[in-house]
Amino acid sequence: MTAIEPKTHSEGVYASLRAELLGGAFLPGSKLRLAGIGTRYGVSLSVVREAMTRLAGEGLVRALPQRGFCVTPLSVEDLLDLTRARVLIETSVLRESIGQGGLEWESEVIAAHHTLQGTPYTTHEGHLGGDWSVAHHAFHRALLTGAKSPRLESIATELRDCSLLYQHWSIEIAHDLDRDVAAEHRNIAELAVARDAEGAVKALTDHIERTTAALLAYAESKTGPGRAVGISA
Amino acid sequence: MTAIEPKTHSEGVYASLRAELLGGAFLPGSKLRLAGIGTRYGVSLSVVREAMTRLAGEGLVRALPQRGFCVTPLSVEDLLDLTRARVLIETSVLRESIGQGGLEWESEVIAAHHTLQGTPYTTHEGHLGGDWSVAHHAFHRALLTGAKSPRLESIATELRDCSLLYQHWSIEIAHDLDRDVAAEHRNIAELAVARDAEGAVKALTDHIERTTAALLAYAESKTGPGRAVGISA
DNA sequence: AAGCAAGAAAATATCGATTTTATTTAAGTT
DNA sequence: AACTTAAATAAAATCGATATTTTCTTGCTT
Repeated sequence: MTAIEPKTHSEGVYASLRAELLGGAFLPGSKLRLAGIGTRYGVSLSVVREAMTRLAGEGLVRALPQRGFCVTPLSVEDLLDLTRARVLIETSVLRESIGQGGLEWESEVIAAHHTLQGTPYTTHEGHLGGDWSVAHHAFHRALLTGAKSPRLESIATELRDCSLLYQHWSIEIAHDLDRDVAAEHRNIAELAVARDAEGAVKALTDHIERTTAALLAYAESKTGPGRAVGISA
Repeated sequence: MTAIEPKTHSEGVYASLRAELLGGAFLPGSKLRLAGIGTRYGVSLSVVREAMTRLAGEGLVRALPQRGFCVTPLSVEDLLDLTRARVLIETSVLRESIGQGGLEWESEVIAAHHTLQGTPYTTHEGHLGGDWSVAHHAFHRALLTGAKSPRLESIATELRDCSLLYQHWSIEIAHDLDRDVAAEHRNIAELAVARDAEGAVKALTDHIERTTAALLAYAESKTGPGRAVGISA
């Protein structure tokens, strides 16, 4: 009874599908057949369709009129745009957070960082495992809660989730960054709590851009410089 | 044959409903009965439901599990948050736009401003008419196109659309601001094209906050200071 | 052999009906 | 009279089936 029973069928499929998507269970750009998914979850097309529509609104899948849905195709161009948007928005919100956050916010950041730092980084068949991802997500969210702006927080979260789709281009990337990442997180947390806004912003910017750089390097090594990248592995 | 025939039924209902919502055709917080809307548009529940789901993703309506959908309820609290988010994001994107926009961007801004300035401000029974709204939307969009960031542009647009829901709290507000608004737009356009980033940002900030201030003043006059505001007139 | 056209197959979008859940109404109890 | 409970009503969520549209296949033409 620990798990939350979703109020509606559609909600459940939406959540499951979302988790699969963010976990890298589908290839970017691949077609999502409604009937197959419906059968797999034991529900009708209507509920799959509703879940898909919601996911499309978040940018995790794309709706192709009269042609169903596909996982959002990835491209270097979009990755660059996404990174730019994330840096701009997450840093702005972090500044606000540092400026306005109180003691409770500090505590939240420290707690979230402690949890993250103590959670082992595991992968299941190349896909990010649950625990670390959850802790990572919570940490980044905690950084922004001081701003006390539900709108900005959810925009930042949505962009971060979108960028998760890119993380699965390569398993190696995740591993390469493992050590750096822990230090980066600690750095961000310390600067934020110390109210060093510009320092924290710089650290967060580097954190975001470093992952993108690694992804770009990997993409280029696979497809050659300047090429659009379709699908992983 | 000038109008675009939507590829799918759902798309059409979505667009129509969206226009109605932004035009202030429904009272904020009011319930949207699926059956009624389906009958009105001559379509099945499925397509209304899909349209609603999309609108919920944009924040124009709210999904209440097992209880259908309602127009997003408005509150002073959310208006303040929304305004803050808009100022933060629109100004950031405007800065980028001014920094990166080329001659073509300048021309677009000037053209959009000219169109806006030459479009009469009409209201149909207290609701914003089509032409001016379209021109206004196009102007604000043009300001941001120089940034060449589809993501940031669409986020800014989405927030601006949300704030349109608030514009219908009072007919008078629209009228009161009429004269100022034209000057404000001219001011923003001139500063942007003159590459005065900080000046343009300041002008845009004032522009956004002025409307909010008027709305808050109206809201308070109707419901008393410090109270949450539910529904208009 | 390559390109095109017609037909078959598959998948989507939409519908109408059923099931489930919420809301209202009415009756019975304290 | 207020409160609770139970039935009736209304609405939403889901389903299974139909109608369209796209995609694939096959055969024909150049």
